Amino acid sequence: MARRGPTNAAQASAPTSVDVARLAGVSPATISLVLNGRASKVRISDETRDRVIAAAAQLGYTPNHAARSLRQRRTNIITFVLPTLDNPYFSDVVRAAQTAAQQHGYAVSVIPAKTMPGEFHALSFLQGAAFDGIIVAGRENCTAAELRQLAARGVAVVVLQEHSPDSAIQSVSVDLEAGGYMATRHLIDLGHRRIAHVTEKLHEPGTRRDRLDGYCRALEEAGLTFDPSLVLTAENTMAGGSNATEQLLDLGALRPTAAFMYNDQMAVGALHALRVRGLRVPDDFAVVGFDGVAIGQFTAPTLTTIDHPREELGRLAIEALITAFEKRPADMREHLLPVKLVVRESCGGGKTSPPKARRRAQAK
Amino acid sequence: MARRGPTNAAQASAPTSVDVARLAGVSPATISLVLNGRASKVRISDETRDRVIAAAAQLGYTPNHAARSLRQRRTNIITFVLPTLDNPYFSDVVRAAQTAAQQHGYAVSVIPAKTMPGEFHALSFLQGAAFDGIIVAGRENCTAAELRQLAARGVAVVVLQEHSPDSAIQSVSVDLEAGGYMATRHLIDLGHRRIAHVTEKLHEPGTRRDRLDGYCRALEEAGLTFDPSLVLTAENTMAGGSNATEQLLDLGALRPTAAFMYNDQMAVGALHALRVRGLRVPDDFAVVGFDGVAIGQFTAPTLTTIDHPREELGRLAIEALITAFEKRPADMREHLLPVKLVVRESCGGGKTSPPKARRRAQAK
DNA sequence: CAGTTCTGCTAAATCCTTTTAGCTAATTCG
DNA sequence: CGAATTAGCTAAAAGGATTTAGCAGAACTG
Repeated sequence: MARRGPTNAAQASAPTSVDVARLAGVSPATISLVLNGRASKVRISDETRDRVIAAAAQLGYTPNHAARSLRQRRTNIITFVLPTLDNPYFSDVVRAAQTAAQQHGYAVSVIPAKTMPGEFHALSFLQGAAFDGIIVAGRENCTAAELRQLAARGVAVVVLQEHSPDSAIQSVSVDLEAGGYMATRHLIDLGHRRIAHVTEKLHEPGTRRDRLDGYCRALEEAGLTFDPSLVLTAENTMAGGSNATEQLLDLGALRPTAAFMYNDQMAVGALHALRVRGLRVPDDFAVVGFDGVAIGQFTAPTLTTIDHPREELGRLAIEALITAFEKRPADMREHLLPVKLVVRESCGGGKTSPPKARRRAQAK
Repeated sequence: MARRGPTNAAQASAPTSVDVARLAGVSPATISLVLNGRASKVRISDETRDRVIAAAAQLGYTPNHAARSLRQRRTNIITFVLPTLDNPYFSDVVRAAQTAAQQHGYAVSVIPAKTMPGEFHALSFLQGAAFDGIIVAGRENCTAAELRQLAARGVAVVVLQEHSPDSAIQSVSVDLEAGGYMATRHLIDLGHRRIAHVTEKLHEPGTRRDRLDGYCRALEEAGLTFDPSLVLTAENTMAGGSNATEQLLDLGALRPTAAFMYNDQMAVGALHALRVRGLRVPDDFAVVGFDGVAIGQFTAPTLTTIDHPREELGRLAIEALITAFEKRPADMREHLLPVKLVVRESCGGGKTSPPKARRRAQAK
């Protein structure tokens, strides 16, 4: 009822536990005990409990986040660092992570770090540590040293799709190498001999086993020689995939008959470039994507791709974080999830259009 | 050098301002003054300043976020509440918002609220107010009352694409109604008479002037009667757009010859459904999307759409928030940004394939 | 009835930084 | 030279919730 100051009715400031305590006729300590269900440690009568709850409800009381975090030395927030928001891949991963996190009492917030202008290295924001743990996808934004520093400070860190840079850091990945192998092998089985691979960027050696490794393994296994001119680097967007594909088509006689693209997004770009150039897919040129996101089911033609267990990835990342919070020794430092080939139309070979595909794939 | 406790070297905990103060031989107050550049208020000698900076660097000191927030009553974090992460539309908006926010010293974090399982209404997380301001896109997650409550607590609120629910809340939108009009008018101009509109959901009356309003206005202006059977509601995904389009195609003799889709995502689904049914676009059926996101340039055929000033939207949202922080009276409570028609292939009428389009559009 | 055990609650410390009044020593002024 | 500034820094309070030792009274116990 009674406001703090006498005259400043306009000053709308959030009620504190002291306000609730006063209204309920108890001490602030009791407010905390009741509202956090600390009944196991300290006894509170039902009557008092009800009174506190009613008072809190009446005032619309919510504990001050900063104060609570300060005292508890934890925020109950997990931050998911993504390169950008424009990759639907992470939508599924984050959704699953949220579900898992919530079950453990954590909220998930997302930071698209690559879009940060200027010198933003996750670090600057991260060091403030307005969160208890962090899941890093897309290491462009933090060096291994930065991550180690965070971990050393007591922030739990999990990296996605890369090798762990530190013994205190767990990693959760899908088997990119196997995916690369499956995609390339699929094209080889369909008769392709000159197969391009468009990737995002050549990662630092040792940080991960990537699509490219699987691509090479498949070629080697089939007795095909690796041709560096067929491996391109492009921006990870539809436009990037389109541009890279144009470059491939400009190779003339040495032009490949198929491309294994870094992800579905870039594969969509590839399909576009091929259409613009008047090439039929899969008859004149085959395309395999990577990730298995929704768009692949809606392109013309639909996209053969390597599907990832994205939900599992998000769930595991959270679980790895939780074990780190609890200082439990992780049963595994690196989690590796399997991928699977999903055959649709863009390579032929699927159920949808079996006849022409195999024949033409060899052409050229 | 010297650690806190004698034996617990393993206990890695972040250094505090007291640690830095001790090392630099000054008081914690000085640490704060130096590191925050409060030189204007309190004088610190250059020598001391350098010593403090060196000490902070040596220990890798970063102020504790919770303590700072508690004292300053602000977090310097702005939260962007999105329905989901799988809509590329927001990628551009958030990127621009980040840039703008950073210039004012704020960091932006994103919460995909619709993906929150269970009873998550932004509120539960939001009330903790681990942020100073919030931009809400996709009101599914917060009722007007909840937003008002937040605003009353002193959290600055900006809503996107809806009318402001409260005088203390600014809104920033693009002119959805005009967009709906332009899209529909474009189809009418191309000769279409039975034009469908697939939307996400029929919003609460009064919360916004939406695409549907523009659609109706264009029909009316052209003397066409509104046919409720041509207005469908579907899930805001490619699959949703595809399903809705199938329903439209099942209308038999009453089948429309064109569809104006809620957004580009759903339009991609529509193109897919049409292809599956063997209809040619734009010859047999025309499609207009909405939003102007990248995918529209890469579909087959490419997508005619209503382009939004997404960067402007993000930037303005932040600016509205900043004025709210500073308690400046907003010069405008509702900002409305213009949209524009981008003609590509999916309706004909563009530069790419002008001849057939107009002729066939009338067919049936 | 004195002693013990519960019950139910509170006082006070703590988390870490920021902020402001004010102190001390050095400098300047008249 | 004493008084008034000024420079340079610090002490201490504040911010709001959580946590733990412990108090006061009620209920038992022998």
